[in-house]
Parts: sequence; C-alpha cells; structure tokens
Amino acid sequence: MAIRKRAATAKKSKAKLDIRTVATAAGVSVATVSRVMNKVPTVDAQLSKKVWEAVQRLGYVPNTQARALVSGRSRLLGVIISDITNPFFPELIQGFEDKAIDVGYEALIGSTNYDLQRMEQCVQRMLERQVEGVAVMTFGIEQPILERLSSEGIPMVFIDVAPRKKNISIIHVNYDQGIREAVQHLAALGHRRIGYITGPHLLHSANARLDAFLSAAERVGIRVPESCIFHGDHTSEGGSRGVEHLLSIKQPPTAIMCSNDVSALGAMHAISRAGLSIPDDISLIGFDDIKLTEYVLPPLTTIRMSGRDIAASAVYALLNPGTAPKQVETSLIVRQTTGVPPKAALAKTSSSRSSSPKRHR
Amino acid sequence: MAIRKRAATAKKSKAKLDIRTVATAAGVSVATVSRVMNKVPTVDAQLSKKVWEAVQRLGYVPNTQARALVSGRSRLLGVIISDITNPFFPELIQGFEDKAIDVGYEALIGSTNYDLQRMEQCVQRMLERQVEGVAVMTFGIEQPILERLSSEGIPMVFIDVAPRKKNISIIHVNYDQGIREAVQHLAALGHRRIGYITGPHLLHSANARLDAFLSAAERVGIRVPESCIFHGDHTSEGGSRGVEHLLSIKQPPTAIMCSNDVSALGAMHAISRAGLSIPDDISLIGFDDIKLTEYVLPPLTTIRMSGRDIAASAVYALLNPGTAPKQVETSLIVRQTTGVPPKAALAKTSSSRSSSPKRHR
DNA sequence: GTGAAAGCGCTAACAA
DNA sequence: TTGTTAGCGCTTTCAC
Repeated sequence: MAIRKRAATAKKSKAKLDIRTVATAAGVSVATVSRVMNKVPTVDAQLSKKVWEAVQRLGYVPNTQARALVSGRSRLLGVIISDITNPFFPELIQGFEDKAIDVGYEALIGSTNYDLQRMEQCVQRMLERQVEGVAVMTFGIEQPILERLSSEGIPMVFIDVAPRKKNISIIHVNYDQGIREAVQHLAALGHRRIGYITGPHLLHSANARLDAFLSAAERVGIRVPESCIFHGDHTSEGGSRGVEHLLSIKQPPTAIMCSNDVSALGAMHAISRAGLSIPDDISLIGFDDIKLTEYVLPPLTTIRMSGRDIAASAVYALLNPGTAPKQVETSLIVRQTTGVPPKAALAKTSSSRSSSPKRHR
Repeated sequence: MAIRKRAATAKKSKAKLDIRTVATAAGVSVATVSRVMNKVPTVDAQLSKKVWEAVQRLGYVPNTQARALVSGRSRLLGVIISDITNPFFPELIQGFEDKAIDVGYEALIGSTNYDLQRMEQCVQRMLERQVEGVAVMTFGIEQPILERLSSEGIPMVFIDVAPRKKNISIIHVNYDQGIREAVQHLAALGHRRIGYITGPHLLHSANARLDAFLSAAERVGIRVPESCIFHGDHTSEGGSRGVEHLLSIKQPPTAIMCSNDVSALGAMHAISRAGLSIPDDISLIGFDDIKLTEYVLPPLTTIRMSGRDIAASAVYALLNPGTAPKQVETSLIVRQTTGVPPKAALAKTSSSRSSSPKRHR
C-alpha cells in the first residue's frame, strides 16, 4: 500500500505555491519565470504570456524575503522621527511612505521619542531588516545613529545639518524665504514691533529660523530688542509663556512670530486669555503649516514647510547617494491671524497700549 | 605568485559579516550562534557568553530576511487605513507601530485613499512581504481585500463589522457609552433640543453612532425630529453645512453633536460665522478626540475613542486569531464647548431665538 | 532566448 | 548540549 501523500483533504490545500509551481504550470524553467516576474526584456513574448497566465491562474505572489535574500536588496527605506505627538510628522511620514512605494520600496518607520535607547532599538531594527537607506528626520544630529549606520555604508539623509561623510546627505531648508515673506507682510501691514517666540536652544532648525527672522527684520529696518525674543520650547505651553512675557514688556509687540505652529497655538490661547483679539489687537504667525492651522479659529497665518516635500527629497537623496538633494522651500500662507496693528499702538507715545486692554467679549 | 585575494585594502573591508563569521570567531558552530541569538535556553552559559562577545566585537546583526525565509515567519503585521488626511489615523498608526514592536513585530502601513486600485496594491504588497496578519482600519468592509487575504488564511481584524470567517476577528467599539454620557451631559445642562450631524450613509461607524445618539436621547426623554438630523460626510464642510441647516429650522437646537471631530471643527467655524458664540449660544460636542480638539479655541468637548486602544486591540487580535478582541470603550471628555443653553431658548415660546441673533463682536 | 545549478544567510531536524 | 547539513524561495551566472 502506497503511502498517501496528499497533504490535505480539506479545501485548504496550501499547495506551496512557489516559483517552481508556476514554472511547471507554465511549462518553463524557474529561471524564465523569474525573468518574467522581473520584466527582463529578453524573454520571448509567447513564453512570457504563458507565464503571466499561470501566475494569474494560480494567484502566485513572489516572496519578497527570498528575493531580498538572494539579491541583497531589501527594498526597504527607514525613516526616523522624534516626537510622535508633533503634528508635523504625520504628513512627512505619509509623504515618505507614498514616495517610497512610488519607487518600489517600503518604508520602515521608527520614532525615538527623544529617547536614546529607543533610538538604538530603531537603528537595530533597521539594520536587521537590511534597510537600503535611512532618513533621520529628527531635526537634530543623533550621534549614536551615525556610528552604526554610517559605518555600514548605508546612505543616510539628515535635515539642515549632519557630519560630513560620503554616504550622508543633507536636505537644506530655505527658512529665509518664508520668514522674509512673513516679516515683509507684517511690515507692510504697519507693524514695527515684532515679537519672536523661538524653540529649544540646541535645535538647529529653531536657531536657523531665529537667525532668519533677525536678518529679515533688519532688512526691513525693524529693530528687535532682546526683550522681544522669548526662548520657548516648541510646545503649546512655551507659546503661552512667550505671550505672557511679550505682553508684559514696556512696549509690547503688535505682532508675534512663532518658531512653530504648536507654539503659535499656545500663543493664541494666551492672547485670548489676556482678553486680546487676533488679529485686531495683535497679529500672529506660526511656522510649519500643520493641518491644525486651517481648522483653528481664526485660521492661522503661517509659514509653510511641506513635510511631503521634505519626504520626497529624502527618498530621492537615499536612492541617489552621490547627488545633492533638492532644497526645500518655505513660503508664507496668509490666513486670518494677521492684520493692521491697532491705532493706539501706532501712536508715538511710549505707553502705547492702554493700561487696561479693552476686553473683547 | 598567488593571487591576492584580499577583498579590499581600504578600511571598508565589508568582510561579509554573517553567522558563520561569528561562529568561527567564537569557536562554535553556526547552530550554536543561532541558538544564542534566539535565546534558546539549552545553551551552555560559557559558550553563550563567548558568542555574545563575538557578536558584540564584530557588530553582528542577524539578517531578518534570511530568518524569515527559513522560519516562514516574517514578523510583519499590516495595517490598512483609508484617508491619510483624517487626523484620527496618526495616533492609531503610531499605536499599532508601537504595539507591534513591543511584541517583536514590524508594521507595514498602507493607505487606500478610498481607491480600490490602491487597495489592491496594498494587499499585493502585504502578500509579497508575507505579513502574518492584517488590520483593516478603514471603518468599512472592503470586499477585494477579503478575497485575497482571507483565502490565504492570513489573520485579519476589522472594526465594527466584517464577514464571518474563522481567520477574521472584529473589534467592537462601544459607541453607546460615550454617546450616552454626552447626551446626559447635555440634558443635565438643560438642553432639550439637540441637533446631530452624522457621517456618510454607508459608513457603519457613522450609523452606529447615530443609532446610539437616538436611543440615548430617547432614554433621557428628548425627542429628536428628523429636521434635527443632518446627513454630513465627516468633513469640515459637512459640519459647516450641517450647522447652516440646523440654524435654519423653526426651532434650532441649542446643542449639536457631531459624528466626528473634523465635522465639529467645521461646525465651529459655521457657528462663529453665524455670529453665535460657543458655548453661550450653542453647545457643541464632537467625536474621536483627535489631537486637534485640545488646541482649538474653545477646546472642544468630545467623545474619546482611543486610536491607541484600537491599535492595541488589533495587534492582539492578529496574534491570537482564535480569541475575541477586547472591546474598545468610548467616553465623554468635557472641555469648553458645552454649557447651559441661552435663557431665550428655554422659554416655552416657539420662536425662542430672536430673529436677528445678537452678533458677538 | 532558455535552462541547470549554485548559493543568499539563516533555522531546524537529526546525529553525535 | 553541540555540530552537521539540508533546505527556505528566489536570482543569477554560466552553458547551451
């Protein structure tokens, strides 16, 4: 009696549908099937059709792991971000994902939460999956990452600043453009005293924005005293505190610019708590143009820095390690938080704002 | 003269650091290295230490592809969402990602944008990467997905509703709880006329929320006429149109509940455009508790449905195909868009609101 | 243009 | 307990 070899009598025959099965079904060799699947042009059209038919009929799907193993190409791109709760990142991640898929890759996402250990784990995961490149979108240099990945020769891309290595590229964001537009917009409206709420000291992007603001202000002849610059931390609370400070100085600004939108949102709350109206009493401009800004009331005037643009540039940079990535532009989006300064503020008297600001409701 | 075989004189020796290298370096077999890496308990502590040292010293990182290929386990979990721009999803994705990593998996994200072709591509990608499970978080049943994945016997999890198959589980969201709390909250405040802006007709979650609202209203003895229900589409615009409609009826509601937060945000804009104040003239409650709601002014009272909870439940369900996933709870988060109805509205007269609503600014 | 065969790096029998 | 070895499913020389 022959041993019955039928794997399963049930409908779930799970007949190990691999490239060989297809080859047999199509009456060709596995090599041919492989060539067809990879669209190698030198395959005879007849055979090719037979193979596709077999693939279709059997519902064959190639195994990416095996492919990656033998070819040495994982078709995986890593992207590392810092803070999940930062509303700037979803768009960036989505853009990265989309772009990666466009070029036949998959995205591996890691978030560090500013935690070095989580960062290490991220890097480990990326290494294990054999990523072909890693975009470090944390807006800060993270040394531990560099050592491991860089030494493997894996292409990397950073924002704004990174050590000089030949497998590392940098996406430069043109902060000046958008910020200059914003300052000019404010100046055109008649503002002469502009406050600025900046981000964390050691965040390059925050410093770059502050510098851009300072030089833009200078260009339009606006003096920015120390007291008009508040060092926040890119959180909503930081924005609130910034407003409290700026409203407390001798000559409060008639307009405030924030280093990011989340700060600006906090600033909005603080301004409204102070009984002042936006933009009637004070104008406000954010930075990032996160989704939130459109929904908020009044919709926030802000400087757009497209997460999708950055993501696209990053994917491009990873796949073309030699070439310099495209610079990312920023631009002013005028919504409804900017307007002419109140008349009182325009008077030359030093105590320009009435001691008890008129409550708005 | 012997052929010089040294691969590279440069520092980038790239000496093919695989499990064999480690085995040799540690003076053991590859099997032992494999066992150590996989924490098989029966390995001698001495050898284990030697192996770890070698791993450390060489900087060895196992190749996931090879692992997956031979073991048949990809350690990949797919998650499919619909609309990127829906602010509810980032939290869900982040939660899924985190949870997956917690249990030693990686997340593969796909977004369909309501496009069937993109959906197909998603499924194809997941199949090719040999995902061990797929969470379909689109809040709708998508037939095409089912056919392919389900027939492969891949565990799947849906929200609210799905075909009965043994590899498919369903996460039930307890809409009633949060919605009942909201209605009771409104009733306690004194509201007797509550408007409701619902979502797309064929979205199960929207219908379930509407039903929950209707029965909750009935429980507290509030009658909800047809005219108080506006069929929106879960967009901001839908919310605006809903408000316009609800304010136009003979007896406008003093409170409005929305099927999701984005609608509620649109509603806020429309209400403010109408010259009415929240919550003085009208109360508003959203659904989802997306990040946005805290930042908005005034902060939105809403019903929390945790994307993280759903994600956690989904990951659990995928890894335990037999067992029923945990139900996800919802609950009211009271912020500042709900208050007592205006006195005028409390009068028994049918034309309760003055014909020209007092403008707020 | 097509096929046979040699692995990619690893795990899992099986043997020792 | 440890080592040897046969593949996992695929791509890719290398002959034909």
